[in-house]
Amino acid sequence: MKKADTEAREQAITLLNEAGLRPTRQRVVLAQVLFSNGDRHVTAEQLHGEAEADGAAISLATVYNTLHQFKGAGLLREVVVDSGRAYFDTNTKEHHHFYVEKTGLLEDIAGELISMTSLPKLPENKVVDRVDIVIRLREKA
Amino acid sequence: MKKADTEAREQAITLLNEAGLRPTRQRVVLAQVLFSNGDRHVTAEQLHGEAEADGAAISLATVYNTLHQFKGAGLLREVVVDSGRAYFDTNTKEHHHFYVEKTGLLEDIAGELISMTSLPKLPENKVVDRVDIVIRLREKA
DNA sequence: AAGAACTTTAGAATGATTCGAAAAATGCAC
DNA sequence: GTGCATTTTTCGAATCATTCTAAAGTTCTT
Ligand SMILES: [Mn+2]
Ligand SMILES: [Mn+2]
Ligand SMILES: [Zn+2]
Ligand SMILES: [Zn+2]
Repeated sequence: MKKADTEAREQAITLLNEAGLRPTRQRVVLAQVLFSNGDRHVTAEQLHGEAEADGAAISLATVYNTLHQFKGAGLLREVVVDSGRAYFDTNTKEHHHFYVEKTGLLEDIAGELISMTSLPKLPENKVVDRVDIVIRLREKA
Repeated sequence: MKKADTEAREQAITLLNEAGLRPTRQRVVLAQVLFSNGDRHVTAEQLHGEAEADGAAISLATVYNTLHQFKGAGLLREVVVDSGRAYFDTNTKEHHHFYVEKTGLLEDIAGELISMTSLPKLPENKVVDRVDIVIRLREKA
């Protein structure tokens, strides 16, 4: 076990403690995979695969549970770009996305790079929870 | 059978002909339900229910087939606001959406009401297919 | 009417996600 | 530390939306 691993592990544990989540074996592994490599977008299936590749046996049900708990704790957000598969995003700052349907490529657009001129009037008794902009791309002709 | 029904039916048939789709019994019914009541957003399940309520027995598989055909012909577009359920939109003009997750409410925002200040630079060899803006709302505190 | 092409259909299959209930791990009180 | 209450994990079954398959039915052209 290298020093770097131990460090990442401790960071993951700190993160979980601060979020009020018990640092169980599987949560620590998933937090490590998710948060020690910069911003990323993953599906449950992908994350499960990575944890497995890391030598950690975690059930897919636990991966789903954990993703939802992390989301609830504000460590992750969900990105909706495809009806049929849920992406989770480690970047919780305000930002938007490029999406290439054919390849599944999902890439961040910094929040400041886009802004809207005006907001239309909202339906009665509602407030804005969040504005999601998805720029759908395709291969250049 | 009233005159209005006959008229809506003929319009539906014309629409299908112009789109190069054979006006089969089930396509005519679905086109009528979809296009003779102003802009709307439906799921396959909803549309199937409405057709049934109209006295037309159509299999759910056919509803799915038809929605995809209509989409392919440019009569419908798909709106992605929820990973898990596909919405089809009879409004094919450029526009955006308000979405209330809790209730499933999906409402149009006219295209002109929103505009972006600038577009960030795109990934290599890609062009914009479409820009989708979803303003997610929740009940006012 | 006949044949070719296209469409519908039921039901099985798939894929993503959730559920239920039992087993395991964890945190606290003694 | 031990014991107990609480939380978490896990497997497998269940669910839900959607797609597939192959057979049966319809439509269009001649
Ligand atoms: Mn979810
Ligand atoms: Mn689709
Ligand atoms: Zn992102
Ligand atoms: Zn719309």
